[in-house]
This record gives sequence, C-alpha cells and structure tokens, in this order.
Amino acid sequence: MQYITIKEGVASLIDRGELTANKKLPTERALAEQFQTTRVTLREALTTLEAEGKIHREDRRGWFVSPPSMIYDPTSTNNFNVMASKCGFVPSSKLIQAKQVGASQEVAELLNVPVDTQVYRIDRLRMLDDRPVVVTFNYVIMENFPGLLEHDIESSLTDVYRDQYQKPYAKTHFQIKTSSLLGETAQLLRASTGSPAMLVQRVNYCAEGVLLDCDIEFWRPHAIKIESTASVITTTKNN
Amino acid sequence: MQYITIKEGVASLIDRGELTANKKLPTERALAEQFQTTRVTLREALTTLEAEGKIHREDRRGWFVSPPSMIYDPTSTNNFNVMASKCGFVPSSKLIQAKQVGASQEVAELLNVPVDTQVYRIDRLRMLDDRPVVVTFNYVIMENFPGLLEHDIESSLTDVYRDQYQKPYAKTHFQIKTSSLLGETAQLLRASTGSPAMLVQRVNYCAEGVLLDCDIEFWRPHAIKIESTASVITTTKNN
DNA sequence: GAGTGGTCTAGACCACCGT
DNA sequence: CGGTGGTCTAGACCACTCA
Repeated sequence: MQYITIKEGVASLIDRGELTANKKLPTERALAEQFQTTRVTLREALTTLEAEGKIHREDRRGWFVSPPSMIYDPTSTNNFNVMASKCGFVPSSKLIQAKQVGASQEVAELLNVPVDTQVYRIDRLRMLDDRPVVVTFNYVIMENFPGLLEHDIESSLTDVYRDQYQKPYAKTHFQIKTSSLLGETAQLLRASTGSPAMLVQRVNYCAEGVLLDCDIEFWRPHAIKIESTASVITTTKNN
Repeated sequence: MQYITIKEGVASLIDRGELTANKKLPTERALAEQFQTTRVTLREALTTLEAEGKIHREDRRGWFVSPPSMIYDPTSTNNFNVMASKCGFVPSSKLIQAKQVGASQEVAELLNVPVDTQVYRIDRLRMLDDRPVVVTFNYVIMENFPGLLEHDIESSLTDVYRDQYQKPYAKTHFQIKTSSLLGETAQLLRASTGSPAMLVQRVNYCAEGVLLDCDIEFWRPHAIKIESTASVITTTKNN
C-alpha cells in the first residue's frame, strides 16, 4: 500500500509547515517523481487526503492545502454571512439566477406541495475569502412572499423574510448526507466533476408553523464542519 | 468523460431494478467489458456512484447496491437500537474492547480534561441487518460512572447511564464532517482502506450540565442520513 | 484452486489555465 | 503557447475470498 505512505508523506509536508493553507501543491508529475511513483498511484493518495479534508482540488488548477473550515450550525437562524464572520472569514455571495419555476419531484416532496406547483427558485454561489464553498438552491412558496424577486436577494433571504415580510424562521428541519458535484454546480465551485460534496437540505418554517421555503446546499466538504448543541428530548424506555 | 456515461449506465441498472438492494454488482472485469472500457476507468465511475451513496464497496468482496440508509438524529437521546428499529432494521452490536486509558490530545479536548487523564474507553461495532455500518469509540469520565465496565455495555451505554447510574443524557454537542476509513476501523466495517466516512463526534451532558462522555463515530456514508428538526433561536439583527 | 479486487506501472492524448 | 490536470489504455502481480 504505497499510496498510504505517499499520503502520509504529503500530510507531513503540510503538518511540518512546508505547505500552508491555500497554497498549491507541487504538480502531480513533480510529486509522482518525488515519491517515485506514477500519477495514478499519486492521485489515489491525494484523493484519500481529500476525503479527510486536508487538501482539495480546483478543477484544472491543481491541489491546494485546505484552510480551516467554517462552522455551520443547521439549528441556527444565523445566515451564511453571520456564520462566516464568526469564523473570521469574509463572506460574499453571487446570485446565479432567480426565477419562477414548477416544483420538481424532489422539491415538491420537501415543500409538501404537488409537483409543478409554481415556486420561486433562487440559485446562489457563496464564498469565503473569495473561495467558492457552497452552491445553494432556494425554493420559496410564492404566496408567502409575493414579489420576492424584486428585493435584494443576493446576500440574505432570511433578512428579506424578516425585514420585508415580518416572517422570520422559527423552526427548521434538516437532512445531511454525502453526495458528489456534477455539471454547473461543480463548475461554480471550481471543482472537478464527481468531486465529493456535503449535501444539506433544509425545510424552514415561521413561528406559526407555516412552511416558508426549502434549500438544497452543495458544500465543498473541506469548507464545512457541522456543529451544534441540542437539549435533548428524553424519550421513554419503551419507545 | 466516459466514466460519467458508465456511472449513469450502472445507475440505470439499479433504477430499473436489474440490481436490487444488497445485491453484488457484476465483477469489475465483467463491467469493464460490458461498457467497453478498462478497470481503471470503470472504478472511476463506481467511485463516483459510491460518493453519492448508491453503491458501496466491501473490501475484496466487490461492489454492492446500497440499501436505504438509517435516519440518525444527533439531537435525540434515542440510542442506536431505537433509531435502527424505527427505520425497520434489526440492530446488533459487538463489543470490540473496553478498558481504562489515558486521554489522547483529541479526547482531552472533547472532554475538557488534561491529556492523559484516566478515562474508560469503549470500542464497539454496530450493525444493521448484520451489515456493519459504524464503529464507535466512547470515552467516559470515570468519576461519574465508577465500575462502569462491570455492566453490560455492549448494547447501549445510554441505558446503563440512565438505569444503573440515574444519569440520562440531557444535552449534546455534536460535530459532523467527512473523513476516511483506515486500519482496524476499515477492517471492522469490511471497508477498503481509504474509503470515505462520515465522522460524528459528540459530547454528552446530563441534566445538571455535568459532562458525561464523548463519542467518536465512523460511519459508512451510504448507511446514514442525518436528519433533525430544531426550533431555532432567533438572534437579533446586530449579532 | 480459480477468480476477484487491491494495487501499481508506463505510457498517451487533449482541453484548458496561466503567462 | 508551454505545461498542467483530466481522462484513458493495456497491461501486470499479489493477497485474499469463495466455492
């Protein structure tokens, strides 16, 4: 298992400080020569390091040492900007598109509406210190937010919900699993097709329990650490 | 991007029902021939499908169609057995080892104690329908549970905490990120070295806020879907 | 013992990035 | 435009699984 040795070799380059956060690793051909192996085996080693979040790829640009990840609390109403700032990053957002669409099967299930129900769809790319880290797809129940697309929705939807419509989030249901990045989502994140991803799906409700929207988020795994505290509901023994 | 086509080809075999849950895929050589490619490219395709949770590898045994995943609520005190049963699986556990050790750097930070503080360490392998899905490492503050190792700790620590010591969980702090499986952990899960994993770390407290234990869990990604509902704490605008 | 997956070699071509 | 990463080929050997 030569690739494990190589993996540890590269990891020690990082731990020893010869490679620092956001720095590009040497070219694959140079690393392959340095570790006396071929590119295929080298990439096996780098892919494993990537799975551990220590390094990541930028499509056609090479491998980079991953900086500390942002702490993401799915149970908080804090939006991306607030969570990023708390972790010492400079957040930014880019609106990819915003339009009215019919709900797909997946979205219809999340929003608990029939397929093809008209909803607002808002696609955004978000960055930390100008590094793209997540693509979000929001789907919004139209009747709760008439004329939503006329507001400034690039930065924070939660702010608009609260300030323009007096409908802040009060409850959220979230799902987290692993996935992969494909197509335009991968491109926006400067990731190679098929790169691993963290998939976060949320359904958000306001104080009265009314369903407001859902969002589907594709995160670069190295950029996120999910963290939260919960007071647990003790269930009876016979549950 | 031939491997994307192959990936979709294999995915459609599954969606069309030609391959069903827990069934072994044809051998790599057979699939490579079927899709007119080499094993290297085929494995690229299968690895991407694995990242999406549709299939998984068992070390030296081949690729298998992944069954539905278990829904895991990190904010719940429900233990593994309860969560598994709710999802229709038959849970089982195997005690790997239980002993007294000095806290490592990582564990010391989680438990907020000095390095080398004596703690109980309990390693277990847990299965759904006899498929190994997670390896858990529990580290327990000794003074809260004197003589803990004399109880039946194979199945459920939370039950022992509650029934034998009257100290149920009341609060939990959790972290989730991606990682990879190595060494004995990989072997226990019948996974290949370097396979992707979901890493869940928890710190658990009792009602009085006393820190009880922490656990570090390495999950097979295909076997778990994290899901929870939270009433969110609305923060002020100037936070 | 046959066949499988795990690992590795030694190349190749191309599109694209950065200069 | 040179060099890089993305992708692919056509093999090989070995340890291990399974029949």
